[in-house]
Parts: sequence; structure tokens; C-alpha cells
Amino acid sequence: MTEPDKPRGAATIHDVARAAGVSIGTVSKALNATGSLSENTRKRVMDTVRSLNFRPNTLARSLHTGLSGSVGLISNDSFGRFTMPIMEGLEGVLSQSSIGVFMVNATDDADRERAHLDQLLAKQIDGLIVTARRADRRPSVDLRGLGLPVIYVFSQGDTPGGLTLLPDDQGGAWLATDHLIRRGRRRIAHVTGPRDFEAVRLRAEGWREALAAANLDPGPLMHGSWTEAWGRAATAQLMSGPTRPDAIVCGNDLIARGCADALREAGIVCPTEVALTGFDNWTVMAEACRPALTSVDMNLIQLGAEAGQKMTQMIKGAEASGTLRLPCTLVVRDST
Amino acid sequence: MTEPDKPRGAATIHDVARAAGVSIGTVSKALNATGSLSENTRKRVMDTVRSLNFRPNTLARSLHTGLSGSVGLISNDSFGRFTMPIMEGLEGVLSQSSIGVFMVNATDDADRERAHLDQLLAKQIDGLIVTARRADRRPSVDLRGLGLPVIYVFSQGDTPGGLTLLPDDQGGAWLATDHLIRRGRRRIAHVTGPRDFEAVRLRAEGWREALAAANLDPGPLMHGSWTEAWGRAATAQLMSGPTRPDAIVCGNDLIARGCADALREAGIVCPTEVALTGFDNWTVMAEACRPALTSVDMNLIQLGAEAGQKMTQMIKGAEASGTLRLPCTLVVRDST
DNA sequence: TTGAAAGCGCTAACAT
DNA sequence: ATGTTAGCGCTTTCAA
Repeated sequence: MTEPDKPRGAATIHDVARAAGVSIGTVSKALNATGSLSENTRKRVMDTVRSLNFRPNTLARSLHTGLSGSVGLISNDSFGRFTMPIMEGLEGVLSQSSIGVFMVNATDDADRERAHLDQLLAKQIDGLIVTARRADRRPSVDLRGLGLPVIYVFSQGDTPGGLTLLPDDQGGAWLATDHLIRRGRRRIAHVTGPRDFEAVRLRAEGWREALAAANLDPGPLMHGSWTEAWGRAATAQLMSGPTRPDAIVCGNDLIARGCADALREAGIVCPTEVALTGFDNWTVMAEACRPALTSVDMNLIQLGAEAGQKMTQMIKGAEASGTLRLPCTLVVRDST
Repeated sequence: MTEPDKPRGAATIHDVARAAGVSIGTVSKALNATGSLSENTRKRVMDTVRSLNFRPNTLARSLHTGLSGSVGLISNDSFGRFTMPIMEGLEGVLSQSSIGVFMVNATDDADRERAHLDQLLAKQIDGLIVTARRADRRPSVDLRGLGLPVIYVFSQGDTPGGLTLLPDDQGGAWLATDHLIRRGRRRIAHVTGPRDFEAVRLRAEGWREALAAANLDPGPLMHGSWTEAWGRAATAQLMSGPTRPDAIVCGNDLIARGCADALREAGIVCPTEVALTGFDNWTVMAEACRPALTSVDMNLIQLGAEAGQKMTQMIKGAEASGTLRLPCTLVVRDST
């Protein structure tokens, strides 16, 4: 079917007005369902709108409303593995309100970051979302007093009056540990990442808490890097100790996969002899693991969606601040 | 007419004009370095601009220039692993021209995708970049006759007059194979993904080509899924055959990692007995591999940067079409 | 119920 | 060299 699509020069509200034989004010009212119009002309205008394939220029509209219908997402993660699902959830929600998301990559260079921010502000963004690779990294530019809503997602914002959205790391580790306990495990170790991550501390706390609730002694707690190599090294250590654990709660999926490999290569059967849980539910990793890895999902898509929800409310004027932690979910596979 | 000072709300060009004791036209000229101004007033205006922390409203500017200073990036990949580096390169280049990137997630639902596109067009984007998970998937919405530059990156666009940017898959596989040949390998197999991927065909061609150039017979060519499991299965098959290969060129890093695991578990030493190359240079995967994996890097950041470059030119009116393939790079690690 | 007109913040042609 | 003015495409009073 051929549409009379004018490739050059999009139709303006004047074109519509002329074609419909009304004034531009009337067209505007029809488009926005404001003022009062006879049902008849409203319909006639809308028909013309469709036939001309007219799309109102939102930039011109913004001049009046003061709202651009766009927000900025600034990430220091080079758009990494954690940013993507957050972005997905965020964009999914915001697009329902016709709000666009400008993605910008925060470098470590404060000057460049400032310039980036200025570009966003010049584009009149209605709000700002800040994401980070690790949850306790702070943005290198001061975002206070910008006069627009700021939401920190998966990153720590100490801006007073700002809103921070994080996964419930502690609850997530609790889930995994509790699951193992219910499966009859009694000597549950925790192999995790570097001490200076807040998430590491919280996950350890969740692990400890679940054990305490079941009157079990905590197994060894081992800190290292977020790598498979560390998972393998830690497992070797654990298995050569006096009392072998019968389960390991890992701080992330990479570590868990290292554990799984080390166990298999030592001839220790997982999950029969030692069960294993990961953290992140990084699908490609968890499924490639042998056995497929039970893992804690931080529901980052949800986290992003929640950020989108909050953002639309804040753009409308709602106040929000403080820290919100969203629940994690356990995805059970073959390693438990 | 003029109201008393309102402290809230960003400064406008009027505020600057008043504070500097000039007309708004003069301020505009100073800001854009157009017309002619005395060095003196130019400086005075710019000082006022800084002291008021004035940021010109680009939306208002767009009304004249017809350019919004933003482009859309539409991806059917849920912002996956391949989209992010492309985005990084793209945004890095475009931000230098103060062009913002709207990221939108193309669903498989054509209606929703159409709505998404309409939102972008209503926001007056100056260009569109289309990305995909697999290079031969086509967008579900017709992008022809939009009247704006369209660039397909890592995705096939058959829009005539459109520009497509792809990695040189064939050259990449050639690089890996040639590297193995130079290392003295003679029986080089190829374990890769599903037949119906264009990239699979091209990589196989590059492998074949490099072997032919060295007067070597192609080893077995095996198609399967993009998974570690397939890598393991293929390796088992290869190693039980009559003539073992002394090297395997893999279609991606996951397959290669499966091969590495299978070799190790069969007691075959890599790279001494069988060398291995991957494809994607997915760092976390390649480095976790034992031994660390030599892999072909598609330089997706570069690809994105190139797209950004082309886009700025096309926005300025340059015409470009056809398909451009950018070279891959071999990252040598321990598996060769 | 409709239209005319005054802007939103800015640029650019035209005066002075 | 600087100011004045007419818009860019739209919304929103205010008259008719």
C-alpha cells in the first residue's frame, strides 16, 4: 500500500490547520484534548492529522511545558553487564510515557563528565539516573542543586534528597543460604569478593544471618577477587581443610564457576557432596557451569523499571529520597 | 511584560542580555560567534554567561536550525553484549559534537516498534542507528523514506541508500587461521555456530581461504550452537577421529572455551598438542579460559565510533551508502 | 465552539 | 558594532 508520505519537510500544525479548514489553536486543542471542541471538528482534525501523518514537534511543545520528555542515564560502567538490564527496565517503563533516555558514558575524567552533564542539561533533561559498575562508587561530579530529580540505581548516592535504588544483597545471600539449609546442608562456607565492596559485606551478613537462624555455625568466610581463578583457589583450600563444607555460597557467578570446575577436577561431585550457589544469575555463565548453577538474581530489569516508575512520578513533582532495596530472587538449577 | 526577578528556573538569554547591558541578539552572536562584535562586548557577554551559569536551551535553538542534536539507537538485542561496545564508541564520538543518543529497545512487536520510532521522530532526531543481536536480522519496521540518515551497525540493512557497518568476519577468521599456520599447525579444524548465520559462512570462508593460501587441506568443519556444550561435544568427536587436528579455529569464545575444557579433561595439552582460537574476544570469557584464549576481536567500539563519524557527516548532508566492513584484530593469549 | 494573538527561548535578517 | 524584529512550531489565554 502506498502512503502519501512526504519524505522532505514534515508536516506542521499549520499544514494540518489549513487542510482541516480550522485554526492552529483548534488543532492544538484537538491534539491535546484541551479546551472545548465539537466532536465533529475534533474528529475532522484527527483524521487530517492521520492522513498527513502529522507528528507534533515535541521540542516546540517543550518550550511551553518546560518538560523535554527526556532523561539522562549516566553510567561509569562503559555500558557494562549490570547497566544493560537496568537500562532495559528503565527504558521499557519510560517509553510508555514517551520519555526518551539519553545514555552517556561517564569517564573517570571529571572535566569530561562535567561537559557531558552540561550537554544533558542544555538538552533540558527532566531527570537524571546514575548507574555504576560497583554499587559503592560515587559519581565524580556533584549533582546536588541541579534542580531536577536524580535517582541512583545500583550505585550509592549520598546526595541528600536524592533517591537510591539497590538490590537487597543481604536478602539475596540469605535466600541462597536458607535454600541450602533446607536442602540439608550444615557446613556452609562463603567464598566472595573483596572486602571493600559494600555488597560483599551485606551478602556475608545475609549468609551469617541465615545460618544463625538455623543455629548453624558459619563455615569459613573467604575474600578474594571476583574471578574464577579465585573460586578455584578457594575451593582447593576448603577441600584440603580439616572439615570439608557440604555447600558453598559464592559471592558471584564467576567465583561459583571456579568452584564448580575445581570440585569436578578434584573428583568431588556437585551437588551431591558439595552444593553451590552463585550470585548475579548471569545466565550465560550460570548455564554453562557444570552443573548448571543455582544463582541469586538481583532483578536488575525490575530495578530499572522501578527507577522509571519513580522517575515519572518525580518529574510530575513527587518527592522521594532515601534508599530503597528491592528483593532478589533465587533461580534454582542443578548445583543445589 | 517583564516580571520581577524569579530566582527559580534556569537563566535565559534575556537574563544574560540584561545583566550584560546588551540586546539578546548580541548575546546570541557572542554565543555562536556569528555576525560581528567588538572583542570587548564579546568578552563581557561571555563573562556574564559564565557568571550566571547560563546554558542555552538547545530545544529552542533546534526550532531554527532544524537539528535537534540527538540521534536514536535502536537495538533488538535488549542492550546485549554486542550493543554495548558499539554504543560506547558511538556515544564517545557523537558527544564530541554535542549529539545525544536516545537508546531504545526494539521489541519483536512491530506495533510497539513503530510507536518507539514515532517517539524518536517526534523528538526530531537527526539520524537513526540500528543494531541487532545477530548481524543478519532485519528490523521489523520499514525505515525507508524517513528523510533522515540511517546507519545499520552490526546488522544487515537492505535499505537502498542506507549505510551498513559490519566487522570483517572473513578477515577475522583468516587472521586466526593464518596465525595458527605460522605457529606451525597443519591440521586445522573449524568448530562454529549455526549455518544460517551470515557471519558463520564468512568466518568459514576466511578459514578456508587462509588454509588454501598455505596449500593446506581444510580440517573438519563442524556446525552447532553457540555454546560451550557444543564446543565440548565437537572436541570429543574430533579427538576420537582418525587424524586428530593440531588446532581448532572456533566460531566464538563460548565454543572455544568448551573445547578447552574438553581437551583438558581428556588429558590433551593445549596449546602444545592442540591450539585454540576464539572469536569475539569476550574478555571475561577469554581470560577465564584455561589456557587464556587467543581470540579475534571485532573491534566493536571502533565500529561504533566509525558509525558516529559517519553519522555526523551524514547529518551535515554527506551521502553514504553500501556496506563497510571494518578489520578485526587478533588478541594473542596462551591458547596458541 | 472557534479564532486571534501573545509568547516559550532562541536565531538571523535587517536596520541603525 | 549593536539593536530591532520576525519568526521556528507549538500552547494557551482571551475575545468573538
